[in-house]
Parts: sequence; structure tokens; C-alpha cells
Amino acid sequence: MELNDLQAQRAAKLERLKSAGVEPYPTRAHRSHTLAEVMAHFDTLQAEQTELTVTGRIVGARRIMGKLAFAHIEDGTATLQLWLSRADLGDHWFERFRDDLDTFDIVQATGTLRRTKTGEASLFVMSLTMLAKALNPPPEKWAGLADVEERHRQRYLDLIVNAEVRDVFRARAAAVTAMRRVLDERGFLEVETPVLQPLYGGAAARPFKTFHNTLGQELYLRIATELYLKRLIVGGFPGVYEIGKNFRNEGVDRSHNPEFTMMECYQAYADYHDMMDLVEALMRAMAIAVTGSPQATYQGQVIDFAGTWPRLSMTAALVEQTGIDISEADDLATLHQAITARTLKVERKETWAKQVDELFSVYVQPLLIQPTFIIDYPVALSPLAKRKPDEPAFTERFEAFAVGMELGNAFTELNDPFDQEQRFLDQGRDFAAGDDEAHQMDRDYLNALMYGMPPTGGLGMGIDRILMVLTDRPTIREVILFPHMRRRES
RNA sequence: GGGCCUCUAGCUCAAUGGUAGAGCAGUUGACUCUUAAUCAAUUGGUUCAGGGUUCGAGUCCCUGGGGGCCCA
Repeated sequence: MELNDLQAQRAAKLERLKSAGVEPYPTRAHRSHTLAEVMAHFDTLQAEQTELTVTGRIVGARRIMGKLAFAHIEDGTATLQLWLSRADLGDHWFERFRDDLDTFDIVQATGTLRRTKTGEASLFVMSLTMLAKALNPPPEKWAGLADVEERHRQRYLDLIVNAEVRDVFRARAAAVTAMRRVLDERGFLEVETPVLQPLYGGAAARPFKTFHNTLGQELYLRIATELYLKRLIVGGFPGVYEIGKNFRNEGVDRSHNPEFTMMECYQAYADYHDMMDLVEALMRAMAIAVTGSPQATYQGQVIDFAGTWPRLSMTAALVEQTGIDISEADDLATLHQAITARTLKVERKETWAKQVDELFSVYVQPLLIQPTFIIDYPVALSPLAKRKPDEPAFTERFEAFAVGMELGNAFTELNDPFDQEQRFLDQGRDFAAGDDEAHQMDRDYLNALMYGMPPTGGLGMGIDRILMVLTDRPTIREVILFPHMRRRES
């Protein structure tokens, strides 16, 4: 191991500890109380002068004054000041503390509680034990670890130093727990489906490929759980959900990470209206779990997840923002003419569906700050969604938006195997024409539909993006513990 | 994929093309109620990498790498 100067100094202290008979990495720790317990019961413990043993990492500077020293320790539940005097601790351990211990070392301390003259709760330490020597030094005391790259590459250090980062991930866990609770209460069964798939599907995305050596088979990392979950609806479960990682081989930016967490759920005998109600309930519960209320403040704006959200058709939204009625401009040439006539600044796309999607992304989506459902997407954009009975060019599909980001996607599921086969065939043509995100033909899925799938409502929600909104983080990297980073050359 | 910005001590940051610096941390010493402890002294550099221009490059140019922001 190559050590820099500061690491070498700490390594030398470690050797000194060993020569003084102190094991720097003992096998076991002992404690009578967590620091949170100490703080919660401080008055009683102090009054009874209970001897207690605590553990934790030394954080902040040690303040050493000849025969008296102070330090703070932190154990993940709270912090506590240690008061260490040469008189109480004895020469040996006082000198070990002074000479051989450092900020970030992990220790065990036994003593009794008192307040210092400034009133700070403190453990007056009678004996000290080493639990783990830290070789890496802490970042700067005030500015801390600020470099975004280092924070993400060394998330462990980020978590030690930046308390609010731990809070984000506690919030994330609380939100997911709330989501599970809502789904469980409504009778959904939590399941797990394959990550390694012989065919990828359920979304428009490029996959990661991998290879099974023994089977000699190419496999894909899933881009969605959709098609397996619907097989389970065919199988007779009335409702299923899965919370898990999806993998999409596409760009990395403030709202995309190559692996991300999605909740997908399917409910038999339901439709997309039921899924809208479910989204409202889920988002409300998750917001309350994180912020204590149905509101969240995102980058200075209050986002309100209470009540029912506006439901606006994609056609109406586009008419409103661009003046183009896609139910009339229903072929690519007409749509291109309309765009040119109105001098709209959007990229030219090669299919009508992609052009509609592009118009929407540029002219509508950024305006959807408060929670909003955009409903009734063109069938060409939605190969797995059921057509609207009265408008067969559109589907019973919606996407949920807030702060200009897509948070969820849902539809009344297509359960007609002939229509589904035709959609796959249409997608295959798009793929052949160069759309590398087009959906693959999945014969086994069609086979499942041929046993009969009840009318079903299905929903997917992006957990990471929801947490961005609820914890007020401007990038997805701040709500993923170990976001993808390029490999750094030594 | 394109444009702009950025990379200097462990960390946070300086440095007209002219001796690579500060603060914090560390080290040594003083100090029994500190909490940005204080006081004195002090160590620490492949300036992201490789080329080039120049008497001289952290600085200018080129190529490459990491990161950030914006656009697509």
C-alpha cells in the first residue's frame, strides 16, 4: 500500500499503539448505550451516575490542553462530547489519546455523564479503548468535502462528513417503505422477476448485453419488469408489484443513471383511471413519509401532492402549447408542415410518433411543474397499451409529471394477443428502420396472453426521480448512493 | 454527440508568462472547561497526463483523461 505523508504518520501511530500493547483493530466492541440512548436519558443517567460504555468515531478536532482534552464521537445515532483528563484516565491512555489517536479513529469509552460548565452533555471518560484506527485524514474542517466528484467516488467519506447526505438516504428508505405499505395494504403481492433476460422489453430503451458461459447464451439486463409481471397476472395473482433495478444503455445526465430503481405494479380488473388514483395515493404517502406533509419544496417551489391531480390529454396539451392538433395532423408530412408553419423549434424526427414525443418534450413537459397526468398517448408511442374504445389511434395511457420530470408511466394493459402481435411487428419494422429503442417481438409473452389476461391496469414509477423531488436534490446522482462514474485512470 | 467551464499540498482555495502560496488538517512545544480552543514554531507539491511554443509554462497552444453546467 502506498501511503502519503498523512497516512504514513497515522500508520506510524498505529505501530506505536501496537508496541504499547494496544490492539488497533480488536475483534469486538462493547457498549451499554447508543449515543442516542445516552442523549435521550441523559438526566437520569447523570443523576444516578451510571457507569456507561459508548462507542463511536472521533469527529471534529480533538482539543488537547496539557492535562485535559475534549473530543466528540459519533456512532450513527447521535454525537457526544468526551471529557478526558489525565487524572481520570491515567498517564498511559491520556498519552495514547494525545499522541496516537486521530480524528476519525473509532473508540470505546467508559465513564459517567456530567455537563461541562457551558452546559454541554459530556462523558467524563475513565477508560478508553481503541476499536479501529483510521489511516485516512478527514477533509477540511469547515469547507468539508465539497468536490462533487470526490463525494460520489468516495461516498463513504461523504456520508461520514455530510450529515444531510445520510438524511437523503434515510428519506429514500422511508419513502420506499411507505410505497410498500400502500401497495401491501391494497393487496398487491411483492414478487421478483428475472434481471437476466433472453429478450428485453417493456420499455423503449437500449439494453446492456451479457453472456452466460455455461449455457452459451446471450442475455440482456432488464430494461423493465413489465412483461414478466403481466405473465403473473395471467397466472392468476390479482395484483403484483416489484421494486428493483432496471438497466438502460443510454446517456448519463441529471435525471438518468444507467441503473435506476423502478416500482412496477399490475392490478387485474383495473384500468388506467385506477392507476391514476394509485399514483396519487402513493405520492401522497411518500411525500408524507419524507417531509411530514403532502408538500415538498423543490428548488424553491412548493410542489403539492395532495388531492387529485389535473388530467390533461396529450392532444389538448399540445394544442394549448403549440396550436397543433395531432388528431388532425395525424401523419408525418402534415405534422412537419404544421411545425414549419408555426416556426416551432424542434428537432425533425423520422416517425410521426417520435415527432409528437419531441414536440411534447420541448413545449409541454417543462411546464408541468405541479403534479399532472398527461393522458391518452398515440398508439404508435405505446406498443403495450390498450386502445381507447372511441379513438383507436390513441391509448389509455398516462404519464405522471412534476417539476418538469416524468415520474411515472401507466396504462390499461393491452390484452388482445392479435393486436399485441401486430404492435410487436410494427415495432420490428421500426427497429429494422433504425430505431434501436424499438420493442422486441416476445412470442412467449404472446403465448401468455393467449391464455387470457384480464383487463389490467399497470404502472411504473421512477423511485430515484421521486426522491429527487421529495428531498430537493437537483441531480439523480444525489439520491443514488453510488452513482455511475467513469473509471478513473490511475 | 456538441458548446462552455474546471482539475494546484490530505481538504478548501490563491498565484500579469518570471522564486508554487494561504487557511484548515498534520508535526513539535506550552496549556485542567474546550467547542472554528488559544499561543509559538514547523513539515508537506509528478500544478490531471503527454507533447509543443518560449530564455523561462500552473499560466499560452495541441492531443488525451476525469468532473461540472448547458444544449442535443
